[in-house]
Amino acid sequence: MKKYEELLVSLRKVIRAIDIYSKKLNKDTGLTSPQLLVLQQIAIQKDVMVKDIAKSINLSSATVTTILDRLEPRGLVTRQRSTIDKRKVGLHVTPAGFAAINGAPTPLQDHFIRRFDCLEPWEQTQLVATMQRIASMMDAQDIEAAPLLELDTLKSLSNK
Amino acid sequence: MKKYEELLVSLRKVIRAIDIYSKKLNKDTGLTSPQLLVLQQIAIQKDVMVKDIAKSINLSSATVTTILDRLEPRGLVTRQRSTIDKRKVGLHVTPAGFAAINGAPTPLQDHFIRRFDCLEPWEQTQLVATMQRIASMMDAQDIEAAPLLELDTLKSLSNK
DNA sequence: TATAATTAGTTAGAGCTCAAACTAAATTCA
DNA sequence: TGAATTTAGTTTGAGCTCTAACTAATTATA
Repeated sequence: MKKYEELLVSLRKVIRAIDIYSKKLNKDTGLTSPQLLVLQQIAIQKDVMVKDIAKSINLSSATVTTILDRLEPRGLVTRQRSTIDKRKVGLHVTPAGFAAINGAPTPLQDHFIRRFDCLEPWEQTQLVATMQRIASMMDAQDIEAAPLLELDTLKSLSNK
Repeated sequence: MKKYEELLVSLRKVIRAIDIYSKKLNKDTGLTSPQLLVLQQIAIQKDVMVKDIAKSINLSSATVTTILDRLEPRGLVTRQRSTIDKRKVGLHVTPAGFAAINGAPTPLQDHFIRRFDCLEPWEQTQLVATMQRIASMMDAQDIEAAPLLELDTLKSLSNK
């Protein structure tokens, strides 16, 4: 078995663990991890647009829209079209939304966080750094890792 | 921002990158990553059951069933109920299925693999080990990483 | 042997996710 | 100003994924 295949296997395990936890969370609190994340982000970044939320938690706008479609009718969040720029939609957490945030645990398995907290600081840093590295290696947009050629490609595209 | 939150962010990036690649793969070859993975596993492990496939690529049986529901009508795979134990379903890749496997790229982004291959062997090992470690830290079932306390909990549960 | 428990697989129901197509609005530039 | 482009957000369509409930078959046990 190739090394990158082993990597893929453990990656799939992680993805699955996260998904299963999200479903458990939903059963316990009525909110899935993505819903909780969206809610938290709206609460933190006052008066944001859909696009900002999408970017900050790495989802497409379409996905954020569908998540909002579930949060809004439950009265956890409000959508309000901007009057200055009518394309934009301002998002706000309602009091009920804040209550939901406060009542919910973290959007990541708590036993993971407990174990993570037990590690030495340098080990934690190392884990995060490795994860970020894998993320950047997977990102097709990541110019840093594939510089000159891609820039030329961009130029030639913009000329046509 | 807490360290585990940074970890979660890069994890989300990776999950998203994998998903986007799967969709691109589907457009290019007509097979998504999970479909390709299932197909490959059936090809490798001759005469397997649904359950084996589910376990080997970390999916629930229900998910494998739905993936098979897409592969079978396209003639890439056959399902055949065992006559000895009629609960079991034997899976086989058809010639068309093998052709699809041979025509498809890896189920992980090729630019990632290219970058991964450029790393020193020890670096590759380190990446894989870290990923496996995170996977095991997230796994609620993983006794190894949280020994005594959890064992006691199990005991007290089984006594009630 | 007959009932109970387990096992394999499927179905139902719901949420997440994306790309592509679409609507409406704002901006650019000719 | 008016047409072309860009931007924000939504809708559409499709696949993935899970749990829970279900069916059918096998195994265990009383």
